[in-house]
Amino acid sequence: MDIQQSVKQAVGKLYGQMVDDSLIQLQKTKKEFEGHLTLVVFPLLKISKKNPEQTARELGEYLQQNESAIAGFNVIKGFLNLTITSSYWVGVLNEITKDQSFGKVKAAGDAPLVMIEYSSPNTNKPLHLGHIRNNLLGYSLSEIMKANGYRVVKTNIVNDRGIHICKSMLAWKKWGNGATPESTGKKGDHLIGDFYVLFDKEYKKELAELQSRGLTKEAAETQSVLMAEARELLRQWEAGDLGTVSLWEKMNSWVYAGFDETYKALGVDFDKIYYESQTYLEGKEKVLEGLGKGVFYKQEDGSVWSDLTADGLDNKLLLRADGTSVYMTQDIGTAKLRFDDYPIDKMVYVVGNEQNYHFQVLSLLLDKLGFEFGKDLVHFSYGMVELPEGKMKSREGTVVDADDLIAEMVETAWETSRELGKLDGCTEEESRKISEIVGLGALKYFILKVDPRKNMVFNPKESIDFNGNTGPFIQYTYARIRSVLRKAAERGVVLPELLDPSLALNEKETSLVQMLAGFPAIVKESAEMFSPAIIANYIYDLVKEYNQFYHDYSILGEENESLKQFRMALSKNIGEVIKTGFSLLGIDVPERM
RNA sequence: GGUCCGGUAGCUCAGCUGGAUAGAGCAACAGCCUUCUAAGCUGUGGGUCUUGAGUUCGAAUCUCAACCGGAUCACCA
Repeated sequence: MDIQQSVKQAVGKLYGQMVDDSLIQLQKTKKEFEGHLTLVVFPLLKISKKNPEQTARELGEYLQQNESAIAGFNVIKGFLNLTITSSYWVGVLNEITKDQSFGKVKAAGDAPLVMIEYSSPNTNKPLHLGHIRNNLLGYSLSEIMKANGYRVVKTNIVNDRGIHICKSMLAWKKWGNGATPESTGKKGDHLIGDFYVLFDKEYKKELAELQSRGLTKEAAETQSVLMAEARELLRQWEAGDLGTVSLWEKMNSWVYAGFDETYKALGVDFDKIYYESQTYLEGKEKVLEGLGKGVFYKQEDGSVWSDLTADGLDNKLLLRADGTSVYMTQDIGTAKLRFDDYPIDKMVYVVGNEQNYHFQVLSLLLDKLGFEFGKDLVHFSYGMVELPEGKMKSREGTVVDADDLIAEMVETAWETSRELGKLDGCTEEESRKISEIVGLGALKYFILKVDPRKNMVFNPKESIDFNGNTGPFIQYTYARIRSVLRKAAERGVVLPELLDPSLALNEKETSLVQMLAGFPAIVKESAEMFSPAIIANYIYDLVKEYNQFYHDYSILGEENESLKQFRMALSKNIGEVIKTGFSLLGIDVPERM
């Protein structure tokens, strides 16, 4: 069954030495050569003490005689190309067909518990393109971890307090005229975002006016009445002033309703949501505890710091002179709360790479404070999303709004489908459903296929292109497979439990089975590398190859009955892998399109 | 300046635990719908894998250095 083991045994028999698995380098044979699997013999030369060609030939001959799955071989330079029998491949396909959850490992009750934090929005602005990348990566990673047998808790920490919210609140009080999402018809998060922008505009106006009276920029900032009022609101909020708190609650509830809509459209969700307003006071205690243990030190003004110079970093502030906490302190507190709530084995933070330093420091600090998980917390760091014109700048109004983008993708999917006549004969509801699946599939795939670590360029025009390496291309292939299977069922063609092993398969067919068989390894690698892109690109390769096959060979029209069954089973399994793979990416797949 | 990350076709990206002649898509050009969905398929052109050294049977891949780009080094979160 396992070719790798057979080769290992062959080496042992021929050269009298059991070698480590790492020396048995088996890979898929390149298209231009004959064979299915290629053994690179260079690493074995030390043991065989013969030249590459001779070693390869000896191994090839031995394998052909002693391993029934090996039908033949050829040697080119130091490469031993092995041809595997058709019956072996049919057997592999049969195994795949039997395995209901092919590519997935079931989570056991005692499997490691992974908490994944993602999304983490501010409540003063709607979600934008950068958040989309974050949400898609976080959700997808969660699904991939689950598929690898981990227990997963998806969490979101909402930054619902601070001066930024107070700015929106102030603008609403001053100029809002009691506006609500209902009265304005705006989505709650957009409404609040608009007031935030309004504050900023008025604040800038005020600054300009002060500066025109001869004040320096700094002086103008300290004398600003608007900023002082915003700070006053924050003080009132922290003091628990009833009116302020209830306004804050009201406005936040609008924002949450808006976020929920966006999350729903994106298909992401959370198991546990933390709010910073409830956690921001935590952490102080831990810091003081560390101070007591001598892990941290106090400056003359009373502020508390950590000296990280021994780790090659700077000094880091943890408590201000007035005793209030900073971002880092809050994250320590949040970590503590989470570990109180769940027996977490591994903590993953999905946060942009601009915070690499923050998480480097957090990891060290948690470790110093005696948290076991500190050292191996994972910062799943991803690159920024840029536009063809450059970075998104809120000041220049070049931020791509998440809701707008989603709506645009769905709308374009609908128009394109209609133009191609794909929606003929569909009900209104079906058309809408398909457009949603396709539009969002295009968006999600476009973002997830890129290596998360890299900055990426999001070209709105290209993202709506449904040709080439895109989600819709893959969805389209899936829909066609489903169509073939529907037609087969209509004609009464039945797929047997087991396929006939005496079939003679062509190169394309064996190659497809071979690719299929590699799926579980891809899912594993994807989790280890923290990269949904690995799955995305694998699915694309598979689909690309299948499309060529689909074009060249008939499935339902095939006259050889067992070959027809084989091709149907092959198609069905490829469809299943597309579906499973896409579900790990959080992308739906349509029955028809 | 310190630290971290990136640099592959005109553009967007794969390939990176070292393996054979570096791959896709887009864009350009030429073909293919009486046959299971043409959102498809086939072909052509397009490369000093930023540069230079090193490691070795072999380097886009590993090491070092340089160059370019980005992030970060806040009593913002």
